[in-house]
Amino acid sequence: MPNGLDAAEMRLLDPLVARRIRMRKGDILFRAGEKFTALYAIRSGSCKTVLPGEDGHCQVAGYHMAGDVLGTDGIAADSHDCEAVALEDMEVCAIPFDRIETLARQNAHFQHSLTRLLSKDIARERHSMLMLGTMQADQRLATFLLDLAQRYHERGYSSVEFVLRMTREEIGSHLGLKLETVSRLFSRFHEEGLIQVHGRVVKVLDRIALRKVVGHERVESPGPGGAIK
Amino acid sequence: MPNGLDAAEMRLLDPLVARRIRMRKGDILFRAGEKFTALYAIRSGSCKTVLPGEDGHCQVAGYHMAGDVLGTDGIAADSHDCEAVALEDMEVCAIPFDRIETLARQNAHFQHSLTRLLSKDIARERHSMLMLGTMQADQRLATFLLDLAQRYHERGYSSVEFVLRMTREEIGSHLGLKLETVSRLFSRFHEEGLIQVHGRVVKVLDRIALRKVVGHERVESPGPGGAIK
DNA sequence: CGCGCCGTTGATATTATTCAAGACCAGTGG
DNA sequence: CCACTGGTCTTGAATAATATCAACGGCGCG
Repeated sequence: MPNGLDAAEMRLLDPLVARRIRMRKGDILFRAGEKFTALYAIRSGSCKTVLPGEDGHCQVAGYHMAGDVLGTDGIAADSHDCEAVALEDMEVCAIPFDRIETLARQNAHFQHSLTRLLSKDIARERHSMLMLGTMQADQRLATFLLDLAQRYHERGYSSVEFVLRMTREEIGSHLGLKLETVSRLFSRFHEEGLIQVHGRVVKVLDRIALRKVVGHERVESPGPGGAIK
Repeated sequence: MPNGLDAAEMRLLDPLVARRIRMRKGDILFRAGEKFTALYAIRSGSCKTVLPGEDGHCQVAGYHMAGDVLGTDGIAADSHDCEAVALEDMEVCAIPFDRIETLARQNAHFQHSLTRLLSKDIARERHSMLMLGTMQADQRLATFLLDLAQRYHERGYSSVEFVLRMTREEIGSHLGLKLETVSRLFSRFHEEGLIQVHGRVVKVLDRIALRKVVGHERVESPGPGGAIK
């Protein structure tokens, strides 16, 4: 399992699973505001998490696939602050959180894995923040594609050719861009020979160049440095 | 304590504190890449966390004050992924993480508080993401000011008048804006009678109007909706 | 005093959004 | 089978938002 838990921990976790949930494309695993009771491990398929703004505006907070664990945002307020929606048919395990906590108290190694899982989410969100805060549109899309490729690779799928499960609008929302901008960038990357795009099928032709797009910021601007003295 | 831990838990935590650290403005509590060993509770003062991009670009990831707990990002990789820099003289408690985990195994209530603390960080980062991804410059600054006011209020300080401890550049970095844009917005809010600004001293004159700035997005655009069917 | 950051403001450039039109594609019903 | 339909995607032109460049004022500190 690529995300957080190792094989031994998965075995420990197995008896805790309360139920397996089968979902069809578009089904909702949990809604924002719903009471938090369990974490959800994705067995197959993929989904998005959508964060509702106070005024009706929404943003796609993340894209999740097999092996990922969902619902960690709900622990603090005891209610979920985002909504999880299946992007394709999906199978999910619900693991009641009280059982997880009990197990964590009994098994130090598992406990550490749990905190690591949460911490990983923090780091991931941070990374998204950095992307949204400092990168331009093309850098964001390149980052997104490389991240996807990486995650498919970790799961044993091709990191070169894959199918996007999100619409241009959803990708845009995730990256803080409008769907037209995303579309234009796909076209540009295609023209420049970085990728090949047919609708939602993407083939990475030049991974190195994609990385260069990410890194090749306007050279100046050292950013707000560290120490003052 | 406004952030995560209640009085009883603080008492529990007290004997775990390995050392108290006094810091002067500009001092660094921990650096990115440094080995993770402890969480840090701020007793007084404030600091920023700075996230270094791969290419030398940096972003201010957060602003932290008395009662906040720092360092949660480091658990996953066992090394910090950001740098904490004092914005003024500061007093901090270092609490070795292995002791925290031990205590969590012994005390279910404390354990839950710990996971809640981590989850809270996740939610906070999410909120920042939403801000950076969907809001315009003026909405971001208004959000920032209201958040500050709220946090000062929680700590027993005035939520109306307070001193910014960050430069315009640091604020801009945190909000994904350039310092000039931040400066202009301060001026605009001032002109519009929302706030009063003298350098870093800010007085909130019309909290309601500030909220309206945050909420008053361009009316259309329902955002990427939930279920498909 | 004078130097170095910090902050403000204006003019200009750039980037991304908005508005608009049409193409593509899959599913549906005649 | 084909026309129709709704959703998605692409592309262009105009516009708005923000960044960039540049100049200057102010404040604190040595």
